[in-house]
Amino acid sequence: MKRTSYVEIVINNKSSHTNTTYTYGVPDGLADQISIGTRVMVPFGKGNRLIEGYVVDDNIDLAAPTFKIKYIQKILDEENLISKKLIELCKWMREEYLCTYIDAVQCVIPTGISYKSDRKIRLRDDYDSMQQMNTKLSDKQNAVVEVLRSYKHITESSLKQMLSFDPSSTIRSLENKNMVILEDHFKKEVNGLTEKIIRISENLNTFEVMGKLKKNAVKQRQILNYLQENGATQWSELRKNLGVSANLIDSLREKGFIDIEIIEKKRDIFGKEEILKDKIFELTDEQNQIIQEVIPFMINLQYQPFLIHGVTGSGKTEVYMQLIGKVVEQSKEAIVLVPEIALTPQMIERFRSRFGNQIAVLHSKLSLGERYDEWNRIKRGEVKIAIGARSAVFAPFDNLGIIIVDEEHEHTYKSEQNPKYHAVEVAEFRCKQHNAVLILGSATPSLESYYKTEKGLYKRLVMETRYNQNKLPDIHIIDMRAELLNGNKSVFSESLHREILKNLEMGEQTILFLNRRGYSTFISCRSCGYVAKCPHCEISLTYHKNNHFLSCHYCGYKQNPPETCPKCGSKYIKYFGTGTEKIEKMTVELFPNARIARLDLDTTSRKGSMEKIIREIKQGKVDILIGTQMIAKGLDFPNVTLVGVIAADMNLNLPEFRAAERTFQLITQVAGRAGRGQRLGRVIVQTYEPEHFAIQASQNHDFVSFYHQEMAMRESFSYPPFSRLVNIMITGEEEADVIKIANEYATELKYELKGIDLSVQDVIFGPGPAALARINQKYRWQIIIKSKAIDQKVIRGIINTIRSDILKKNNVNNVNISIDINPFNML
DNA sequence: AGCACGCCGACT
DNA sequence: GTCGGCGTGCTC
Repeated sequence: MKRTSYVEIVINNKSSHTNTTYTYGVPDGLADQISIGTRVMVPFGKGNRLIEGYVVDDNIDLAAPTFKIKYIQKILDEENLISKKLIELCKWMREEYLCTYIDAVQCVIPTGISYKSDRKIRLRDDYDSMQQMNTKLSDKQNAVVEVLRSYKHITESSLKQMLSFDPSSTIRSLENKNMVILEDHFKKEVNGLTEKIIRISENLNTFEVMGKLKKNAVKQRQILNYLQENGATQWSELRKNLGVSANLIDSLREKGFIDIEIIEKKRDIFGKEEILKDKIFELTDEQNQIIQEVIPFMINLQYQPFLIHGVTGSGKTEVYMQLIGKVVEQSKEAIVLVPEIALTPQMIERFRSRFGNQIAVLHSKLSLGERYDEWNRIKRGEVKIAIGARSAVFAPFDNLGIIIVDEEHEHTYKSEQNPKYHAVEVAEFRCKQHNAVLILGSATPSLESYYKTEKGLYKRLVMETRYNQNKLPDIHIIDMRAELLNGNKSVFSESLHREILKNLEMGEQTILFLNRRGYSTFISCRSCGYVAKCPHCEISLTYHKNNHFLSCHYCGYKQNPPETCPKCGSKYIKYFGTGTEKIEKMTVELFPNARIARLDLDTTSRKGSMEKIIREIKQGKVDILIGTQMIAKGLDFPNVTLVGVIAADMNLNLPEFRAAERTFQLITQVAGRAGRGQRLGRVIVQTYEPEHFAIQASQNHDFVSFYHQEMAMRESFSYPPFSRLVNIMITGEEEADVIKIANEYATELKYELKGIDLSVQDVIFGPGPAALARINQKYRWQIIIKSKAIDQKVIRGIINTIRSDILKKNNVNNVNISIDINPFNML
């Protein structure tokens, strides 16, 4: 006799209490269609309501179940939604990042395909006769019945919208009285785009049919005639040309005159724009060497990470493309990650012109439907290459040959939402699974990656020469303290001013970089010291002159600037600090004949505005471009010969251990925008701390010297890569609750870690208020664990257990505990 | 997250 | 008695 088989299922709801797997029975008829990665509907909870679930283990041995077995009700997709390897990845992420199962699963499927329950409700047909026996109803019940009287069917969610109270308990009481009927109904946000194709039924004698049709059936005749003449026709076309309604089509089908076929359509994310054929460049010796170094690993199907340390403009992209070419030749697949797709339109363009429609593009600017289509093209094997931002690392390929991470040091690869994964770590895991090659590329590698090359975990490949033997730009460091002593109070040093003038004369372009948008960074009262702060956050407000308002860059809050001090009533409100908007205004005043553009979040919020500005720069319609870090990455303007860094030390003194690294990276990246064409570029770096090693090293383009100095600092303070950090953030609107939970958590942590004798090498900081103590109405307390233990698993286990214990014990809905493993942002 | 169950006060 | 509000505990 056949034995029932059992599977483990993850339930799709967000509760931390259901962050586990549940054992379900597989009905005999479905056994061969259900395996790891299948998406199913299962009855769940006391009411046995249907809910979506994902099979994560199969062939479970259940000798003597201690609970009542329920059975899978339905399979949701024709093909397994998730591959076995990606389910493995989800399990790894859950342990690595301490996230829930379902958060991990959501990463590997497209957004919007989940089925959410939205039941339909209607009154019983014999409601009125029943009602006479059951006379009295409460006000709420009456309100619900009123609505149901005017609508035959209504979904739970629309009912909720129409009432001023939450009707769920009322619906339940009416159901218990047998007065309403509930029908299961599920909806999802995204569906494949479809089109109906209409054709005359096979073997239909049109002539005969026409005779049988009634005289007044004019429209029906028209349709049949049209189909007779034109053959199978799309419904949209038929409707447009004949102006016919859907009812008519339905009745013709019921009579058996026509057939309707539904085909899937793809949303076209590129429109009709032409793809120019890319020319394949002659490789330099350096590029060739690198490719020859990597290829053997691809051929031998051997997992190996590489770090390509290549100066800006050394032609890394060409290396990527050639390697991908090889992978595709082997009929394997490739993933390319870029920091932020909107900032790298030029790179996407190059990939498209080289590989054409073999590419799928995944990024956040696409609509849900477009993303769904691109995901499906990958899943079905219609494309071989996926290019995109962080989340593209989950592209559902089965046969990966290579993952490339461009600008691997970028912080955008670290997710700030749950699960707080790092795309490079995920890429490592996937490459190991597939015996694939991992390529990390950067001009300024992260310390962690470079450290791994020193340790032999990654192979290091170096590219030192720029294209056409272009030299790296000359970098001049200007001591702004000296400028001040010489009586120059302007934000432009004398030499920057002079060089800009020179560039204007020569007709060459200039970029001015300041990593802060807005006009003034804070406003303050001179008589009492009041500073305008966001009412929801512990942040000072930035003044935006163009729109004349103060705005909070953390929560988006906006208000008008006060005329007088709200605290003491004085008129002496002063505006301090400088943002890109102010730099723009000063540039206009200083260089009245120059054509000036600004590129930051404020000028690029509208769709297409960024592309427009970039086009104008390329066409030489802009002399001076002012921008935030948006301009630092990937942009290639050959006529830019001068870059001015207005305030290089702006982020140097943030309370963050990566501050120096970020500063070095940013200066180097921005400097790389200069001199990409024939002429030598110049960079002027203004700073109040010219002696800082991060700034000194950037002057000589000397990553290695920066690396050694920074590593010495990291080692003496035991910062990564010499330790591993965990940031536990406790947030909530009630400060007292937040503090209470934070204290409880820290006490437990200290006790437990001591218990396993890790206290010697592990240090717990806090609990205490975070550097940004309040954001969006929420108080923020944190605990930081700095650990040198080689095996982090025990520590993570403890962190996780304590969290679930605390959540269970306190039953807190108003306090959130968020755990960030290897955090990038600890403010 | 849902949902049931149990307890309690308010209201017929 | 019955409704509904709220806290508690469970979900294969």
